[in-house]
Amino acid sequence: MKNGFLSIGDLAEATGTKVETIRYYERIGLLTDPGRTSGNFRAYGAEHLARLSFVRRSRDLGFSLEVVRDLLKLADERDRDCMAVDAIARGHLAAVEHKIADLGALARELRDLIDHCGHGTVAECRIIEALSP
Amino acid sequence: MKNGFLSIGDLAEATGTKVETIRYYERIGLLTDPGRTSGNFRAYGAEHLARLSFVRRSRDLGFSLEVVRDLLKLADERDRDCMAVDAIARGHLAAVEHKIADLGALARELRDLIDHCGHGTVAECRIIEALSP
DNA sequence: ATGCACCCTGTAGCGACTACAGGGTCAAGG
DNA sequence: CCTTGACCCTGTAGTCGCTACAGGGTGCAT
Repeated sequence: MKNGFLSIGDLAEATGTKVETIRYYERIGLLTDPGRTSGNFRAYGAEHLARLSFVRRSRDLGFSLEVVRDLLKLADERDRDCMAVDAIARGHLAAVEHKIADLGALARELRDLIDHCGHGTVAECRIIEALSP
Repeated sequence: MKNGFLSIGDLAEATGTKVETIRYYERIGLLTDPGRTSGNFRAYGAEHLARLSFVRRSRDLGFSLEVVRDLLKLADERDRDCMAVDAIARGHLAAVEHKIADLGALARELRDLIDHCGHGTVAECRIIEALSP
C-alpha cells in the first residue's frame, strides 16, 4: 500500500494474525477503526501495528480478550501506578498454575489407565473398565 | 419416577450432569433415545445410567465428545482387541503432556514479567513494556 | 383446585475465532 | 486498453461443549 500505510493483509503478515481475526477485533472494538482509502480499503499506521502486536503478545500469554481490553486501557494511562497491571498478571499466573496442576493430575490418571492395559480384548480392557461405572 | 425408571432430573443428579446437557447429548446422538412415559417424560434405565457415567468419566479425563463417541463404540465391540482404545488414550496423554509443557513455559514467562515489575507508573511498567512490540 | 416442582421443545448465547458467499478494487502484463 | 489474478469489502453462519432462556405441559401434595 502506498504512502507508508499498511493494508490489512500487510498488518496480518507483520503480526502473524489472520485477516479475518483483525476484522473481528475491530468489530468487537478491540482495535480502533483505521482510516480508509478512496477504494474503501483499511489503511493502517504504526500505531495500529503496535496495538495489534500488544494484543497478539497478550493473547499468546493466554490473556482473554476481555483482559486484553483492560490491559490496553491500562497501558494508555501512563501516569497511573501499575499495581492493576501487576494484579492482572498475578491472577493469570495463578490460573495457569492451577491448570497445570489439574492437567498433571489428569496425565497421572491417564498413565495409570494405560499402564494397566493388558492388550487383550475390549471385554477385559482396563481402560474401558476404568471408564465404566 | 415410578417403576424403577429415572427421570432426566434423577439421571442428572446421579451422574452430576445438568439436565440440559443430557438433552444435548441425546440431540447429538451420544446417548440413545430413552423411552417416554404417557406424559412424554423421558424414562431412563440402568443402561442409560451406565452409558452417561461412561461419558462423564471420559469427559472428566478430557476426551472430546468426538473421541467419547469412538470410545463408546469401541466399548460395545467386546471381542475386538483393545489396541484402538490404548492408542486413543496414549494420543490423548501425549496431547495433555504437550499442553502442560506449553503452560509451563507460559508460567515461566509470566513469572519473569511479574518479577521485573517495579511497582512504579504504567509508563515505566515492565509488564506493559514486555507486551509492547 | 391450586400451587409448585418438575418436564417438554426450540432457539439463542458464550469465547475466540474461522470460513464462506458474493461482490468490489487495483496493479501488472499482454 | 483490457484482462487477469491477488487482494479487499460486508455479512452471515459454522466450530465446540455446553448453558440459558421462553413459553408451554405434567404430576403430586395440600
